[in-house]
Amino acid sequence: MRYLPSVEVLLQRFYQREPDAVAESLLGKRLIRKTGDGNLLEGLIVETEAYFGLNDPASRAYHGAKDYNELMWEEPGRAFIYNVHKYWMLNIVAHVEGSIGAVLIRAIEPVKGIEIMKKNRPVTDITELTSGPGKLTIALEIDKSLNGTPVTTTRSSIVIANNIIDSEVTSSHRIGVKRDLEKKLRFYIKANRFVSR
DNA sequence: AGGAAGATCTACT
DNA sequence: GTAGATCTTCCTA
Repeated sequence: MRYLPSVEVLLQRFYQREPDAVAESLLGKRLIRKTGDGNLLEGLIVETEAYFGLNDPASRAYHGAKDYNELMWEEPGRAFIYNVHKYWMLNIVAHVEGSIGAVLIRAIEPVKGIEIMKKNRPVTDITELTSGPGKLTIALEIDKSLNGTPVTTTRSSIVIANNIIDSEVTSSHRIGVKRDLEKKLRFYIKANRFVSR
């Protein structure tokens, strides 16, 4: 994976596509987290999953709009954060105009602020640090208080920036989903050690 | 009040 | 590698 020297933020237009297209093209991109203490934490996205709206039984939007999921209907390019089994899941709202959807960030490869991430989530094996959706939010200090944060501006505390990827990408069915769609909606970088499984 | 959840950890074979 | 416990958060009643 190559690495761009300057921060080139992905704009809202990037997220204004079908969730599976966004999920696949987020691979290799830079996830930048500026903490309240002024620390800079960063990782490269290596695993994602796409979730749709009312036709997707695994989607948080499946049962219609509620207080906690309304962001999936709203403008693309914002963080959508919810809880599963005491862990926080980081999603980015992604859909075409007038539609519903989001992309779950499942794993990142840590590149900056690794010592702070280790303090947040003590592990002996570095591949255990951010190789799962609940793991990476602990390492990056992400919780519900950041729900709705735009990732499309450098002023945000969560930013996604462009990068060049030259690794092989592959797909599979989504993990942990009881009723999955026929389409393969999990995307990951093949042979990357930080992929969740 | 009760239950389910897009997960994780531990303790095994 | 796989089973079972976990003990949070937010839904539904």
